[in-house]
Amino acid sequence: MAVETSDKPNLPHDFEDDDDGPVIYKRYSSSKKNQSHSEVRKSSSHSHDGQSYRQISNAPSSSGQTSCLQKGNTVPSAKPSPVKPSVGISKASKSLVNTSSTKLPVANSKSPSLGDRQKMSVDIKGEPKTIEHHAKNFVEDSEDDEDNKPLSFRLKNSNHDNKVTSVIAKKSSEDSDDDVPLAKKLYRNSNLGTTSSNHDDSNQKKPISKIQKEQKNGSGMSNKLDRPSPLPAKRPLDNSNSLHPSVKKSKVLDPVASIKSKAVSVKHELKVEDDDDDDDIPISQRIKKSAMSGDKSSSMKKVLTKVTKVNKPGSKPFKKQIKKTVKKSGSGSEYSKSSKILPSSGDGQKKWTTLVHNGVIFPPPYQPHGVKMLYKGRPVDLTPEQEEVATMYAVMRDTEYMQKDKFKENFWNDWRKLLGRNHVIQNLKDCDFTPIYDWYQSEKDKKKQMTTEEKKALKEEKMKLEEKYMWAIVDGVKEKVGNFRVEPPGLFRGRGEHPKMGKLKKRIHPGDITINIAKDAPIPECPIPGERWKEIRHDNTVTWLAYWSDPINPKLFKYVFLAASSSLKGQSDKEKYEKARTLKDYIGNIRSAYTKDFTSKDITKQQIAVATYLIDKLALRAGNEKDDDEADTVGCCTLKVENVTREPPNKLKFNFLGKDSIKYENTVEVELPVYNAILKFQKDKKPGDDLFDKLDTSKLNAHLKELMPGLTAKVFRTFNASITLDVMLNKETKDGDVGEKIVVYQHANKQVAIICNHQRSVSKSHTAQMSKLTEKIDELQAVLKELKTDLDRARKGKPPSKSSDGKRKKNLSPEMLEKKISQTNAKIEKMQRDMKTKEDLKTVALGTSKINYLDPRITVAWCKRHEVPIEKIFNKSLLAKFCWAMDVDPDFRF
DNA sequence: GGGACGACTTGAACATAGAACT
DNA sequence: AGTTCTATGTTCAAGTCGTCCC
Repeated sequence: MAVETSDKPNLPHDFEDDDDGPVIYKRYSSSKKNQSHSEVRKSSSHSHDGQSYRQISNAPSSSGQTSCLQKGNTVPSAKPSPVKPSVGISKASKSLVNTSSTKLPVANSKSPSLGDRQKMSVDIKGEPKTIEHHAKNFVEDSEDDEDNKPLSFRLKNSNHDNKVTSVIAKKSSEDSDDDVPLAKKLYRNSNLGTTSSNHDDSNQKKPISKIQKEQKNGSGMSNKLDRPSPLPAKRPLDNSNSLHPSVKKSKVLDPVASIKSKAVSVKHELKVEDDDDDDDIPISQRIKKSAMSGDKSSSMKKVLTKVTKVNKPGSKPFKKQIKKTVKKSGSGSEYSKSSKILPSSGDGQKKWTTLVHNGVIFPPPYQPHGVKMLYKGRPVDLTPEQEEVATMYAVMRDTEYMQKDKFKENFWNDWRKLLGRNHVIQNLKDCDFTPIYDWYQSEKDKKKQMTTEEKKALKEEKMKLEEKYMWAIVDGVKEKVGNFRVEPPGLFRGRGEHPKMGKLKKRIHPGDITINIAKDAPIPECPIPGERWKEIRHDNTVTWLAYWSDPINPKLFKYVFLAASSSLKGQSDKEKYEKARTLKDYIGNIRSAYTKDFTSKDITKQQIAVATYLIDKLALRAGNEKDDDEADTVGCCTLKVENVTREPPNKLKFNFLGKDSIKYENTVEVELPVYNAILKFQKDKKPGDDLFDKLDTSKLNAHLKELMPGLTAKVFRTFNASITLDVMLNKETKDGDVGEKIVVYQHANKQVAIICNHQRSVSKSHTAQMSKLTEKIDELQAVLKELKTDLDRARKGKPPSKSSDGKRKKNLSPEMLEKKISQTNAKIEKMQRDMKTKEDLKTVALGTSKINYLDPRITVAWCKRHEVPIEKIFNKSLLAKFCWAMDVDPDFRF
């Protein structure tokens, strides 16, 4: 290898320039007072608990989301934009503080406000329509377009439009939501305002296929037309000298990277007008062509079209051909020479051309504390290794794991190996870890007691240590690394009833780690003297920077990837949503097809049909097979007979543990053929048998791919989530102030979370908080009562009554008292509303869907149409993650 | 066609900073 | 100014799905 090690291109320095990033991403280190936040939650347990070596978490996301900046370019111009788009983001984020601002993070140096941008895009199209006009059109469109609504959403309307056969059961019980599963809540809510969902409307039930209107309507068309431009080209780093003045010029980068990045910018120029209409170009040339464009982000539609064409019977070899070429030369020794003619393949084989980074950072070595635990009441001497593991256990005292025998058993087995057979400690029962636990608590307290300055200093020190690992340069662009910290040793915290919980997760050493980096980039210096990396690879078909074997399950790997804000992640995110959008064009046929197969004589077909129906309707996950050494959870294909209970005449009650051992409980009304099919699948089986015994995810997905290129089970989840948001937003947004619009958004967001069963555990202080609120409301009620009495008295010219503590109150005029009364009333109302929201959302997690399932363009476009500042919906990191979506046309509909 | 492997996304819990409240 | 609450950021477990190989 022509690679020189370490001594030089100290990326750290290259990267270090804090000011390089957009100002706004800096966390302004607060000179705030003590952050002694309450320890209501017995945090103890986690992470750095007891693992004193573990760093105080969180590298502040300080300096810039560099890549995003580049990505912000709205319209690929012939020349790389001289302006760092980050500026736009900067402003947007700043406006988080100045909330009045409506700036969107955009490429433009002018960073136009949302309103401006709306106008801009409209002007470009030469259609000076007003926002309202657009919005109106869309509402109309959406109302006409049943196919484009999620099944569940359509169900909701079924009672009045008679179009849907299956109706989700409305929970009849009283309104205490506490024990109501999320999914149920949705359906309950969904039925609000409709007549009851009793099934005497059976005559209204028609197969879904019949519900479907014409496959496409105006909205669909406009979607295609309005499809946003491909991911904007990135601005290579070495252009930074032409940055916006507010952003400091980046320091000299690795020369290799610089050179390459120039090449990249040229590529972008070439690419701009390349509208990919190359179906009639010979494959070999297409390959070359795509290799030329550093940007593989041609819209998914195109990819799909190609795949469709290519993938049709007999044409499979195309993909393989590309793959082989890549494999041979891409990771072969001639990489740098051959890279120019390497296929980047529309399929995205080649993920990068240059990749430079500093590797990973390790947790500091264990510092023995010397506190002795007790065995049968007596202090025991432990070696540092033994003590380290004992400490891991000791600090978990307040967690639920301590109630689990499996956890203790696994811990004991691993710890015992460290103790050795003849150790004085012979069983866990006689161990008393209290001294270590106490020591740990006092350490925590000490940390809490530190002054702001001390904390700040500590943070800065850590920052200094980590800065160089935080960034990578991918194709000449500085990108944030996601997880550059190697996981510290600890006790495995599997979720649910994980058979391996409590096992020792051993320390990872450089010798466990494989680094992936460009061939001509300097190999990261191994941060632990005397040790070395396990392996160096130069594989540009993958995006990981490093990996090691999971110590708990050596079959699995732990990867270091770029952060969510990176261009690579952004691209695949966009492709994900484009694929889901494509499903919209197919969903009508897919639904008719599976409806037809509900009664198929071919049992496999029938099972596929029912499974697809459930995935579509309930947003279930695919459900891969699991090993015995994992928690026993299921998804659609792995549902057991016992997970589904039939409730005549046509309801199914689902009850199972899904991903992360989260309970899924939902009773739904289904079409009769589905009900009967389930009856058939359950017949003559034991409770623990597979419901879909002829099915697994690969068969299911293979079938789905026949219906739509690239379709898999998880696409339905994305599709249903996004379309639900889109439809709800457009149906429910009314004129009004921003606050009201945000409520609409949150409501839609909540429905999506419920569909996806995104739960969170009720905060430990929830009850306390609620009773506190109740108390306050009671107090206010009392005040109100008193005020009313005083008002009466004042009107009669009497002095106010004595206050509860016997003191005399000020004499107030009736007007004054009336004002106070209305103020108090408002206060009470607000508190009651807050309480309701709090209670309502105590088990619903809104964030997950926002991050993973809702096409950000829906949100951005909606914000533009309704003049809601995007920062009201997306926080700083979401803005960075979704920077690729910011220039979407206000007309965009999912 | 089925299992193993590999790469990547999704997910809840936890930690923390800063805002809001008293 | 101290305390509590909330939003955001971090962590790492647990999914999905494509590909390879037999």
